[in-house]
Amino acid sequence: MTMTIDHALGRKLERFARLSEEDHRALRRLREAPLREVEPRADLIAEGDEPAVVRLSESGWACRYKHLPNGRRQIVGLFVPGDFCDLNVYILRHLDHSIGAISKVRYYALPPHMIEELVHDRPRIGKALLWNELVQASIQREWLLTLGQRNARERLANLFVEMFHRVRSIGLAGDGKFEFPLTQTDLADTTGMTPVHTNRTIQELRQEGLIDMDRRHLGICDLAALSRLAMFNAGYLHLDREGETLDAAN
Amino acid sequence: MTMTIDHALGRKLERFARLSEEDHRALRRLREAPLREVEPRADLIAEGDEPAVVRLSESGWACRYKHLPNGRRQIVGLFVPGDFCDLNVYILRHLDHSIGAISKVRYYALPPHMIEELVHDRPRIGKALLWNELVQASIQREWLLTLGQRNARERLANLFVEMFHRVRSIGLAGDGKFEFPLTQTDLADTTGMTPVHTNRTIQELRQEGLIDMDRRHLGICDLAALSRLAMFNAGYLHLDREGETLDAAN
DNA sequence: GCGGCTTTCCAACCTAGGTTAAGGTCATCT
DNA sequence: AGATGACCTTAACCTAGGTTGGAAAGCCGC
Repeated sequence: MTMTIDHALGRKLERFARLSEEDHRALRRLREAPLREVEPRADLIAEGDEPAVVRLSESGWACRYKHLPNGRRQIVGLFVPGDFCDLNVYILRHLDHSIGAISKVRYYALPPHMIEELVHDRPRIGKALLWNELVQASIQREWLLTLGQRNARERLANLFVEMFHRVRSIGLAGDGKFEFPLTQTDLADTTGMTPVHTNRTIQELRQEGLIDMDRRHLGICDLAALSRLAMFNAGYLHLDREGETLDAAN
Repeated sequence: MTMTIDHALGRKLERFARLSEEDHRALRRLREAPLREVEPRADLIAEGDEPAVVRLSESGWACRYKHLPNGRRQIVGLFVPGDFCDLNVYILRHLDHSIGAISKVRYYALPPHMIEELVHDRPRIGKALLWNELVQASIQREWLLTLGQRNARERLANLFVEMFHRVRSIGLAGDGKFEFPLTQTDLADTTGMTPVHTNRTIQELRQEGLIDMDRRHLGICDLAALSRLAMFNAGYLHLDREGETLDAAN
C-alpha cells in the first residue's frame, strides 16, 4: 500500500479539473523534492516556527492543531496522503498552529519556488490547487458547524463519513473499510470531547451496527444510516468535479 | 461615520503591505462598482446559490453562517467594513453556506474580472489580499479552538477581544468602545451556546467590570483582564505588519 | 517471556450549560 | 396612549457530557 504522489495528489486534483498528460508529468516532477519522514506523534512543524517549505504528504496521516495555555488541545484539520499541509502558510511569517504526525508520515519538502513555477507553467494545476484550498476552507466551516451544533454521536458520525469520502477520493477506501490511525484521544481532541465520552459514544455506534472500528482501521457498516445521523451533506466537500466547466475554457 | 472603502479596506491592507499612492488609487477605483444595500437579517447570498460577484463590505456587519437540517444555526464568520465576504468563493460553483446581514449592510458588488485585473496590475495589492485571506483562515482555526476547548466565558471574551482588534484595525474603535450590532441570539449562534446561557454569561462579565454592553455597542472596560480570561493570543490575527519584509523585495 | 508502554474500556459521581417558561424593557407604529 | 414586536433578563429544573480513578488488553523493545 505505497501511496505515491502521482496517485494520491493526481487523483484528488482530477476531481477538480481535468488534467492533461503534461499536467500529470509536472505533478510527478514534484517527487524530485527531498522526501522526509517523521515518526508518529512528532511534529512536522511547531507553532511560532517560520515556515520555509511547503509540505506535501506522501503517506500517513497528520493533523493541524492548536494549544491553549491551559494545555487543552484542539485538532483543527486532518491531512491524508496527497494533501498539502501548508500550501500558502509560508507567506505568513510565523505559524499560528502546529502540524503533527498521527501515523508515520512521509512528505515532500517543496521549496516555495517549485510551487510558484508549477502554478505558472501549468495554470490548470494552479486552478485545481486553488479549488483544493477552497475546499479545505469549506471543511473548516463544516467543522465549526459540527463543534457548535452537533452532539457527540453526530460529531463522530460526521467525521467518520467525511474521512471516508476523503480517503475514498484518493482511492484507498473502495470497500468502506480504511486505515484510520487516530487514537480515541485524538478523536476527542478533534471533536472537542473527552476521551471517556468519545469511547462511550464509539461503543454506541458500534452496538448499533453503524461502524466497525478496531485498532487502526475504520469500517463504515451502514453509510446511509451514519450519514443520516450525522446530517452529512456532501456538498461541502465539493467532490463532484464541478471544476470541469470552469476549465473547459482553458 | 460613513466608512468608505479607501478608509476601511486601505487601512486594513496597509497592515499587511506598504501600499503606494498608485495602489491606493487602484483600490479607490473599486468604488466604481455598483453599491448595493441589504436590510438587517436579510441574506446577501444563500446556500446553494451560484456566486457571481465578489462582495466588498462598505458599511455594516454581516456574517457567514450554516444551517443544520434540524434548524440549528452556526455563524462561522463575521464581516466588518472593508472585509471581502467571498473573495474566492465564486470559483466554486455552489455555495456551501449563506451570508446574511446583521446590521444594515452596504457593499460593492465587484465583477470577478475587476479583482483579477487589480491583482494583476498591482501585485502588491495581490499579496496583501492573499495575506488577508490567510488571516481569515487563521481566524477560522482560532474559532475552532474556541468552540472545542473554551468555556462560555472564555468564548465570549475571546470574541469580544478579537472583534475589538479587528474593528480598531479599520479605525473604528480607538477608545475601546465600538458598534457591535449582534443580538444575544447572534452571539449564541456564533459561540455555540443557547441565548439564555449567553445572557447569563454576559451578565457575569458585566458585573466583573470587564465589559460594558448596551443595545448596539460594546465597550471593553478592561482589555488586559478580558484578554487574559480569553487566553487571547493576538498572533492569530497577524496584525503586526509583518508583510513589510515580504514586500520590501518588491 | 518480561517490563513498560499506549490504548481501550468501564463505573460512579458531578457540573456546565441546555430547556422551558415568564416577565420586562425599549422603540416604533397607529 | 395603547398596541406590537424585537430583545433582553431571570428563575427552576434537567441532562449531556466532564471528571476521576481504575482495570484490562495489546504492542514493543529487550
